[in-house]
Amino acid sequence: MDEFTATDCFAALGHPTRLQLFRALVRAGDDGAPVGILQDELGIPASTLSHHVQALTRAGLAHQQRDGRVLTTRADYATMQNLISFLTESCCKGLEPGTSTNE
Amino acid sequence: MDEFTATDCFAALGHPTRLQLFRALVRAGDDGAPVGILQDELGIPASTLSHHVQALTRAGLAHQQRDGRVLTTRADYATMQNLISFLTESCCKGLEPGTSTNE
DNA sequence: TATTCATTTCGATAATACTAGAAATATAGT
DNA sequence: ACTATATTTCTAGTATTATCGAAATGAATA
Repeated sequence: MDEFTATDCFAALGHPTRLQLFRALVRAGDDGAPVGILQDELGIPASTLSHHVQALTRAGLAHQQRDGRVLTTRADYATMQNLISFLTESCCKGLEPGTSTNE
Repeated sequence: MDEFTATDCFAALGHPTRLQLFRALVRAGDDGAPVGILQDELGIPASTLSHHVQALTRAGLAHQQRDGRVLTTRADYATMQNLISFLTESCCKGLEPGTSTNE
């Protein structure tokens, strides 16, 4: 993952509602969740939610798939893994053995 | 790490200049880097850089320590590790065995 | 204590993002 | 075709964030 994509991902996750939303998608697992359910879960207007879902989608952290009238949204685990790898590399390059703060 | 702190961290990293800045700090390692060096590295005005350094600091991703006239900025690896753990947990809760995209 | 150096804070402007109601689109059922 | 449902796009108002020159601060040096 390049720095630009990582920036987009971080920006997407750097908003309370969107982070909640993303975590709700992760909890929903491979089945994903219809926008309506997410709306109930987060308690925000549909148009606002739609805006946030798109922000996650643009960053590659989620995908939408139409199933009849329902638009199912799913978290993109591959992007997530890449983001974690990016973070780990960005972090650990500076960590010499013994200076680590990990358990 | 709670969701609020994580949001702050993501928001802090979700800006091109700040992500560059953070990575520069990680490269600098335990010695950290004076603001002036970072300014040369990033090529932006001092006041703008100062603003961004503070954003990272507020999120707990960096610290500043005065050494005479020089303010040394260092990445906070503990926060970074916590953020990675948060991401990993947020991600993997939804991952059943076999659905993982990891290597 | 005047000067220089490193950096921040101030202040003002420009740009971007957030929010949400209303209207539009897409689909399914009657 | 008409109606209901699910969701998006439009639109506009508000709020937050970014930028950077200028002035201020804090610390070393002459």
